[in-house]
Amino acid sequence: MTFFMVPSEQLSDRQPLHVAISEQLKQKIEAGEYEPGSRLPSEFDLGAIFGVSRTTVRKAITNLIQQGLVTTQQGKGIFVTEKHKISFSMSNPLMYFDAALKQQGFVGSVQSLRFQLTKASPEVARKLQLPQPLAQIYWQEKIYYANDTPIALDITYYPQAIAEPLAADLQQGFTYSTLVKGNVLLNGAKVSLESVPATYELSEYLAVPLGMPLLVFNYVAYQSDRQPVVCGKTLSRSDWTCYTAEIDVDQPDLNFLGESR
Amino acid sequence: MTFFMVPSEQLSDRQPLHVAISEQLKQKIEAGEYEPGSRLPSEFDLGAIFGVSRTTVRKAITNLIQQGLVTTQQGKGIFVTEKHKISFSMSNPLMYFDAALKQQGFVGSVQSLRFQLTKASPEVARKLQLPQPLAQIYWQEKIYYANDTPIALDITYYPQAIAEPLAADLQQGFTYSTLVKGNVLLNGAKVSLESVPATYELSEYLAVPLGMPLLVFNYVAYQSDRQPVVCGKTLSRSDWTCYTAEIDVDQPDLNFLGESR
DNA sequence: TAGTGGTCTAGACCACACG
DNA sequence: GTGTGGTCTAGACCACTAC
Repeated sequence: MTFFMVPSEQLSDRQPLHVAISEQLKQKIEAGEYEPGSRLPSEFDLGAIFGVSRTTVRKAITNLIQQGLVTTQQGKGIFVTEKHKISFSMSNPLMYFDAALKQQGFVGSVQSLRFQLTKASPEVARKLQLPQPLAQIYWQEKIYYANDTPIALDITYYPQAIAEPLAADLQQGFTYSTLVKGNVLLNGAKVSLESVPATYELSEYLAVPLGMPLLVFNYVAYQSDRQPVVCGKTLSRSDWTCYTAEIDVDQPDLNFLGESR
Repeated sequence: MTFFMVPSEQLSDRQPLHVAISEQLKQKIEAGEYEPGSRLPSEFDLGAIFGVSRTTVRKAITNLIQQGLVTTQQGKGIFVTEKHKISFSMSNPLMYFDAALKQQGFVGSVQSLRFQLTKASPEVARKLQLPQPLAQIYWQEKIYYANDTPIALDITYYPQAIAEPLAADLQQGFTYSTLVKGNVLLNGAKVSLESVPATYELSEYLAVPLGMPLLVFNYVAYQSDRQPVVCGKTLSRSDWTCYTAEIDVDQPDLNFLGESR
């Protein structure tokens, strides 16, 4: 395990010291010289190894944190990130969070943060096609765990008529499973996927560093009569989750193509 | 526009100064007191305003950068991020990047970085169902622009028989449009979506800060005979892009449900 | 030339983990 | 207590932008 000091005149022209250091550590991590879960030398030691100040070492470590390669724990050290990935299918029943977890060898659980009646925001009222603009709805927030690691924050909005008969169950289980058990069948959904950096609030809920990518799964689920039953979003740790789908293009939309250059 | 100095004894117990400062600035940004595109006070001025050292101001600004709220430009200043979002449909023909751009009022263009024959990696050979494990394939990398802003890096692998007749066009246009114009029809695809933080390399291609979330759209596209035609991934800036889909659940998979708790 | 953000230093003190 | 990462300071110099 050898390191290369790079002060005064660097080889690669004008590359900052903290970049040279973090790239060198990154290479060692990706080569497996530091295994997932293992500890890096302390900031003090790294400063001595590379011959730089602690400030510069800390900047290099920050670079690695932002790339998701290491995490720090106060009083303990700097640890190489362990890799996990759970796939969720969008083609099949979409919100079988618990079934997908179990199928892939994880124990899923739920912590309810909030379940309360409130006024619908204009956006939620529109998505749930509520008659009055400020109708009462149920607002639920819960955290999904895989093997005791928080992996997702789910925010769900239910019409009153749907949530009240199932209130007790909804506060304990996964959304979709509970609805099906309550004979509320979902036959379709409009969804969108995007990604956002974790805010301070989200980073505390999901135990990730500030700014870590989170996948946002937005959904509005319908019954067979196109009546919206539930809408909301699931913000999941992108280092743990991934969404899959199978797409069939039976009839290529040639008009659409005609528009393109 | 008023600021609150918070040194020595902070109100909120034990909140670091840099967090207090970044949260206060965040609030002003989200309230619209600093409009998108406008400049914040300089680091020197912010230090004077809040009564802290420049190091602490820089840490606070870093917090905002990681949350995607501001970007910095050396010699110019700190600027509030402008919001854009382009939607791409996964249900309809999936790789109509250019049509989706045009439809949403953006001018799309492509810069080809690489188009070369190379040996297929084991993973690519498997996805393209190539007979020999190390068959020759075409490897293309290109950057997609929306109104001169780089928004995605696309990495595509083609079997030799597909790419060679269309080589000239493939190097100039969008993948899917070019294939269709070359009478290579795609009838389905297996896709997955995840998110990763930008590495130094990706942050340079896409002009984003280190660690910014990128959406990764992995795909293997098939012809009607299930023969893979193309595979690859599109890494797109999550501050510019979002994927949508409509899901139909005609026959809820009850066996699958039976497995869940 | 003046103003901006980027890099780097040396040093102090605090909060947390572990034995 | 010792060692770890977290916070914060004061100050220096550099690189880039704009006038």
